Amino acid sequence: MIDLAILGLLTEQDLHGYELKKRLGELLSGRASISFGSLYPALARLEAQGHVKAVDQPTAAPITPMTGSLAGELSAFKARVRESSIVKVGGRGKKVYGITDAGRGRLVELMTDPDLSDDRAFTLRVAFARHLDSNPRLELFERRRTELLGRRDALSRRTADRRHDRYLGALQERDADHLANDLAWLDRLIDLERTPSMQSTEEHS
Amino acid sequence: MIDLAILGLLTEQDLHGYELKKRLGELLSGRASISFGSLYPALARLEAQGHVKAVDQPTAAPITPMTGSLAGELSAFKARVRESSIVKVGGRGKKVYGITDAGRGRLVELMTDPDLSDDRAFTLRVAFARHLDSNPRLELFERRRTELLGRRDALSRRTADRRHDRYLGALQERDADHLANDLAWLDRLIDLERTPSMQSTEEHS
DNA sequence: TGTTCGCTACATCGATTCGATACATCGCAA
DNA sequence: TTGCGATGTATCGAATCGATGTAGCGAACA
Repeated sequence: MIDLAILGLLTEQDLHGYELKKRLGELLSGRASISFGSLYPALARLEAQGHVKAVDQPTAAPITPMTGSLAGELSAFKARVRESSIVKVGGRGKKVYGITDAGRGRLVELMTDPDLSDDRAFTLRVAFARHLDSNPRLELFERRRTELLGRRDALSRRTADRRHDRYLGALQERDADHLANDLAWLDRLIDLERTPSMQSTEEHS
Repeated sequence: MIDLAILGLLTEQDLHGYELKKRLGELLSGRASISFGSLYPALARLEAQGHVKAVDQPTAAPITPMTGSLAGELSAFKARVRESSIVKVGGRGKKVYGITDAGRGRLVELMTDPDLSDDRAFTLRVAFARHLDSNPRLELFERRRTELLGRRDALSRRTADRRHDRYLGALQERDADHLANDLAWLDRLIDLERTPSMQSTEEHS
């Protein structure tokens, strides 16, 4: 779900397409990046639906606009733009997108979608979990836990009838390890969520 | 790469579309199944390329073909077909596919493809690893190991500059665990491959 | 000075894949 | 016999990918 990725990122900061792609690549640790061939159509779709809209200035630090149009003034303006925000965002390129109220609503929908079978989508939801209230967040984790338990059962049931070769067996072993790993990890997250210590989740620094 | 999945499965037994989908679902433990919308076009493509071809009988047990065309004869034929092999394969449905020599060549190409970045494709290659010679198989594992080491480095480098929130951090932790897990698993596989004990990999059965 | 290179940025192309759906046939049970 | 669920092939539109094409810009270098 590319919409989830886009809306989640735009919740934190207005961005243009290229930056979106880069951020997402970092967020998901290299793998599971998105391609331009899906990004730009998705942005157009979201804009048509009113979930995002093009803005002319990055929100981070409003830049004093150009007054004249002389060459010297121009380059000074560019320099101001370039250094205005922590990372360069919408330097010269066009089309900086921001999220709308409708988009924020849509994001909540996507975050609380009952389908937990898509691993990539779940990863994205965790990445944006701070935008979720404590309650649905906890529910997200617990429903994911149920999903993983189901997979583990299915896997162990499949392991029963084995006339596999060595490599099939190794794959199942790897799956089981991953599953156990993820479950332990989820349990840790759930515990952290339940203990009311440190409610300040270093809110949007 | 759906071609890899199809050719790999057909190497072991002639199958029709529906069976292919089921087998693949089992093979990959539920997740990562393929859809009909990609399966049938892929089969048509592979047939056009000469990598698979439609066969009229499942290989398992050749069935005496129909001689007449009377209704009684027909149902008897169907019954014979249905009970001819261990699992029902091509029961009444048409289009049982088998792999060709060209297809086998293509499979080797896909199995030894240098791109190890696609996790799904790598999993499939391991699942069909028994069809590979010992040498390219070992190489497959070792190149995958290099790939994973690269990811781990990238990840730890990214962990350095952290102003993440709690959930981002948790995701990175999970990735690191998975990576360590996979590397240990791969090392075990490589060790097994290197020790010349038990060269009989319970060949095709 | 200008020229070349690489990065940023937007955009589109064809091919692949997905998810849904349609439409038959079969086996089985109410 | 009727109706339902599993089997089976097939196609549709939408989503996505990977490749490629464009430009502008800054830095390096002759």
